[in-house]
Amino acid sequence: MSELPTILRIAIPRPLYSLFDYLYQGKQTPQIGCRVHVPFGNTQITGIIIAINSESEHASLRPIHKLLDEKPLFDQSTLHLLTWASQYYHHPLGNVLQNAIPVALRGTRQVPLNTHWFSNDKDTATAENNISTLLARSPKQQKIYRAIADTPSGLSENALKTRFGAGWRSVIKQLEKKKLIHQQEASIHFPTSDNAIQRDETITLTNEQRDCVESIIDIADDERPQPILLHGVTGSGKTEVYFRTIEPVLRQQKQVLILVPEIGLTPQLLTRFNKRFPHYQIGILHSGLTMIERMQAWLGAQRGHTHILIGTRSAIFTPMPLLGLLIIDEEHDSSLKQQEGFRYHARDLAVKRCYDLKIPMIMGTATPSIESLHNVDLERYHYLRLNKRPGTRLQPTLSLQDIRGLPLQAGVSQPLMEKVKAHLESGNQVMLFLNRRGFAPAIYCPQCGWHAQCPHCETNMTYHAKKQRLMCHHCDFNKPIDNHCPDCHFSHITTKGQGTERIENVLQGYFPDTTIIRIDRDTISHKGALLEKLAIINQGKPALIIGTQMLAKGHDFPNLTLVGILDVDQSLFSTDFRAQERLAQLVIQVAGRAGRADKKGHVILQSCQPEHPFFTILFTQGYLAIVEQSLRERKTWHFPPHAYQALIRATAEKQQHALTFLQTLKTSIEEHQSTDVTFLGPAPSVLEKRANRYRVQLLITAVKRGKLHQLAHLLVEQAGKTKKTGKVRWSIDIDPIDYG
DNA sequence: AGCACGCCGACT
DNA sequence: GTCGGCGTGCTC
Repeated sequence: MSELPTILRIAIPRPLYSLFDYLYQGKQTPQIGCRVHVPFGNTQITGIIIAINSESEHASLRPIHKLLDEKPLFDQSTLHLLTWASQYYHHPLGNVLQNAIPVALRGTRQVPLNTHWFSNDKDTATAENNISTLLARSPKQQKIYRAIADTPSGLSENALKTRFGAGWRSVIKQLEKKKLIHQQEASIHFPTSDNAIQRDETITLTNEQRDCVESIIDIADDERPQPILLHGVTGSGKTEVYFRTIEPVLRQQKQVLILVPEIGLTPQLLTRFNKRFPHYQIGILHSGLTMIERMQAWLGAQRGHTHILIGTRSAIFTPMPLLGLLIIDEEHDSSLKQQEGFRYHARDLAVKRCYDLKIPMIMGTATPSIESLHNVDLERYHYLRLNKRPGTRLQPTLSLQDIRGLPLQAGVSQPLMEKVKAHLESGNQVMLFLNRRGFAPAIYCPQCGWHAQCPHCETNMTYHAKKQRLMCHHCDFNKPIDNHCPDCHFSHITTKGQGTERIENVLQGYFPDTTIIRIDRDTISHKGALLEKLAIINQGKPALIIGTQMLAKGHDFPNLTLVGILDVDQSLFSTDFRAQERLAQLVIQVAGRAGRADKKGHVILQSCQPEHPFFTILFTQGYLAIVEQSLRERKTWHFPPHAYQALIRATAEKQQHALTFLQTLKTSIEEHQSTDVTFLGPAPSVLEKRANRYRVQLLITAVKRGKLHQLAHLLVEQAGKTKKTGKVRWSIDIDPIDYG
């Protein structure tokens, strides 16, 4: 009798929709969720074990190279989420999994040992004694030893490094030599002392806050807690509500995951968490970390040592064995959706994750997304509202500046300019929004008609005055330019339109003594630049702040009393049906940041269409009325969220190749078309050509989610088989929000 | 994706 | 003749 073979089913990080079977002959027991190094074609690759069987459909199997992990990287429940995501977004499982692994562990790197440093003395009295005798003359050793002795769960090398900086290792070596500390396998530990949570007792909850906290804690006790949409105006104390709901979760020895927008991961938020939960391990995951730091933060959460994990979009995939609460801050923020490759929406995956785990989830925002409010209407989400600002902060005013027939200075009308002047002169800060960086979005020759076009994209090049260059905002092409036309050499070529750089220039001329701070992708090149500029703003001195929408996210400005939004009309007449919703969100978000207790804030929108119903509805009935109206319209037109969409994109060097591909694809599933499905396209994208590739798309809208899913599945299957002449590349986007 | 294989045009 | 372009198929 021969033993049954061990066959591992592996997900390979390649755009392949099937799994691969391998033979396992090693001694160590393989587990689902572990990495394996395997031969693949004529290279080697790291994959993840998805199943362990004793037989295979495949006749000849190759043996795996090496089992890389003793313990799984992914637990069953995280693996289930990832598998679900792979199916929902029609993205290959191997690629989905690779997306979820920290870059440092995507190869064959060993997972670092999970040891902490512990004090050799069990009671604190002996430890104190040792400090005063043995370490009397070494203050640095004292400090580190005391930190270790004070932490019953021990300290990881990572924690030592962050707390004591470079040089920690030599100190540790000396302490070890003196037999004061030792290293051992860390175990999960939750602080239990009373001072582990530090409430600011000077803060008393408003009635609204108390009601919200009570409701959330009630819902958390349900067998299957419903996701909660916390609609709280800016400054209504959402963070305090988060804190109060986090507290009982930590006391029950459960982990908390918090997702924040990329830009929102400000030091202030971290400071608040550290202050409130001083004895809990707080992990951070964001793009500013090194590969190793990311891996450490990920492993901390994965091993259950990190109690609170705060991260951006991709943190939704972090395995957390004791997850008990998930919070999404700024739920409406578009950065929660990945816009390339694996196009997932972290909020939607969070809902799925919490549903599976039967744990509560809070989505907080001042401007809920239309999708989430629709889910409230359908009673899928529980709706909670925070209307009042604690204290006496005055409600800002919203008003309209009719700019028909008015001369504009760099896009700013005279009446608005007067107001800017008045606010600056009374010692306040003013903010101007324009969603266009650079000096001018177009440049042309008035003599011969030449205009600057990107040679690689179907778009105008933007003139950047300071750099004296033409820049393409869609690819990395740029070139120097002076005043002369490259074609006819006429010496006065002309710019057209406004960008943030021009506004800065022109307004500096008007207000020569005012500090002007410009915040856009050109002035925020390196990571510290934004923080530096915010620090200047936070000094509260009179200043004029000019920026793109990146300025609107999550920052609080102390002395801001006037906000002008200059390019409102672009959103009103955009082809994108979500543009109005985004504009409403921008207005409400910036309004929330203007004004203080003693100073009223003002938000002014410049428009050529003052009678547009958008303004009356937003100003008199508020944000929710805009959403309700939008929902009604979308119901009539069968747009999301009243219908479901998938967008198939194709690119090629020749437009015809991309078109033919999508047309063939569409034809191949014609028999599955029905009355509750509509196809739009294939047609060129709004930006027809980008970086020398033509872009074509096919939009599918279905009344039923199931039908969309079925069609998407067929399409992906067909796309693999469809002949691709001319290097056609394609991708599918489920629930698209960007149609560009 | 990445790589090999194989089929045609245009060069030393 | 053969070098290399691209289209095609395969990876357990």
